[in-house]
Amino acid sequence: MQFTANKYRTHTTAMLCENNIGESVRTSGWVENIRDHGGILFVDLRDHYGVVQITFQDSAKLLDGIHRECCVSIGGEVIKRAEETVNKKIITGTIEIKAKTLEILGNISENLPFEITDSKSTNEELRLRYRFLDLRNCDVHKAIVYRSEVISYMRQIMNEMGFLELNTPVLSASSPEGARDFLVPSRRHHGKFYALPQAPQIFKQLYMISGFDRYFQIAPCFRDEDARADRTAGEFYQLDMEMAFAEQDDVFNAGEEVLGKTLEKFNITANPAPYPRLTYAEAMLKYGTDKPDLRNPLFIIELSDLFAGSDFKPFAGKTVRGIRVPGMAAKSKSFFKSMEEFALSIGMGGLGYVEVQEDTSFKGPIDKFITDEVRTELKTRAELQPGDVLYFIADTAKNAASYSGQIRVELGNRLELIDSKRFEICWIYDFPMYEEDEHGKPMFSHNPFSMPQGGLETLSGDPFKVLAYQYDVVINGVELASGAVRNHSNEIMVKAFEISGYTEEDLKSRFGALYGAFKFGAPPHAGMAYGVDRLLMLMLGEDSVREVIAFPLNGNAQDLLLGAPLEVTEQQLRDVHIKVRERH
RNA sequence: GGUCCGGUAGUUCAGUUGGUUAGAACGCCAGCCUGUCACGCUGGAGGUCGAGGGUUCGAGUCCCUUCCGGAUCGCCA
Repeated sequence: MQFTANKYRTHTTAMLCENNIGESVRTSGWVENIRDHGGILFVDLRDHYGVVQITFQDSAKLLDGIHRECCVSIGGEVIKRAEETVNKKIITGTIEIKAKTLEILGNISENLPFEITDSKSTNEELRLRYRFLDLRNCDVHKAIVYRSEVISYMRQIMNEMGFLELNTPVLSASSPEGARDFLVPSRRHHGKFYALPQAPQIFKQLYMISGFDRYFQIAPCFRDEDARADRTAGEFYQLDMEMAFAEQDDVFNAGEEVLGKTLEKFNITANPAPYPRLTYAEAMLKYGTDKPDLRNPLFIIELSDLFAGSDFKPFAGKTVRGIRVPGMAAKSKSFFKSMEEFALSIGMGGLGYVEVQEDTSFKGPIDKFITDEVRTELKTRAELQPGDVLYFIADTAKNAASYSGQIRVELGNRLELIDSKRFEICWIYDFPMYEEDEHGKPMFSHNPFSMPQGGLETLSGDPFKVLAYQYDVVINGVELASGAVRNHSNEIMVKAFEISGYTEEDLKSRFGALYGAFKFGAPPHAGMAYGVDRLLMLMLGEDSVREVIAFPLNGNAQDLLLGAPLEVTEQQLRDVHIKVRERH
């Protein structure tokens, strides 16, 4: 349905233009600002679509008692603005409305808790308590419109690729082994609970077993874990997809198509598909993380073997990694010192480095511990040039990777090596199936539903060498998507769970739905899910996912508008057979 | 649950070594102003310095406790 005039408006603000000059019109919105010049007053009237200036001369008394942010309907005549009074900042800037009537809709607005035009600089708690005012801010408002447009476009692409949008239950069963569940007590079944889905995982797999070939959903997911800047408390949305009779590459292709087209459509500069593919092992060595920011040109090199027998105790027998920073020798002493302070602050014992001089000799605190032989090898391996700096990170294998990664990120930030306007996208794949728990025993490192590479044969070997068909999409250091080729064989699944310490009975009781369904013939299937909120955060250049969610919970998982979570009545508790314990 | 940072006017913030009546900008209220669009000018109101305790002649400032917020670690298959 196109826009139709009604008693509130003949035009939205943004529809008004020079074609309407001389027409009698009516438009409605919020009073963004009033500028009182004595004999003439200017009102900026804002609606969803834009802003238009209204002038009040003879009609000035219409504004008696009107405050900013009142919701009003204004009738008047469209006037062409004089050349020198045109406002190029707004699309209606060549015209204005000479007001004849004004009707207050709703209540007179109270004094505002913060400035609407500058609401983003207000503390978040206040913004969320008055989110309906915050959302009137042009930029905040646009982010939500943008969200709608991006999601709508992704739906279109998914449909074009032959994926069906299929819903999955929200009231369902707890799936153990993951995050904490949000529980919903049952009235009909004493002492039993539904759980909100952490992801539609089981159901999308059941869709595949049911013969649906390609599924997707903009799916709400619920996890009762603490929030972070890139992770909301409580709930978030995924573009979730699954494909039957599919291999890893099929998912990569589909995932690249929907992401690539979406970024292109919204004019985001990104490396084009196919995206570089890094194995987990490569990423951990080269970037010290499984979610590397590839805009940062620095990378980590392995040097442990050169220092295995070194006299320098901090290096001897340790995992030693290096980061070459081209042309950094010119930096001031205080820069090097502040990098060392950063190293100490993240728990490192110190941060050694050498500068490469014009004659290619080394200079620096630890040069005296380096033998000539090692020095020559370092020059070759790190491709050192005069003016370069080579940082050393030495620690246990696990710490060295993590510390190197953090030093790399910090150097990238401090040296401003990162182009914030660009997207660098990559796949990380071949994740390990298992990692050590606190007792050194194998536990699923990511997704217990993933297919182990090599099947049963590999599973009978060293579990820590087993790789999974498991992959992530990473953009600019943010984990944007995760997926896997699923395990669709009960035989392999039993073995995979057995390694992680579960019996077949455990598997049947905890994942009985899948186990039972697999018995009737499951297609090989694979899928992935993009974090919609995170993607929008990146596309809009925001630092927090809460900026792209209309009504987010705060960091403490509270809804400051409605007050949730709230106490409920005794009767409600009795209905669901719950007694709340006293706090202790 | 741990660590770090913060809490001063409606909002965003400043406040020196502990020292007179705690300031600024924006907002609000009143007055003036016919072309502004961050309008301008004049004046005014507005504060339990998160709360409690302590040290001191004297605390926004130092100490202790506590509450709240943010970042982060744990956690997030």
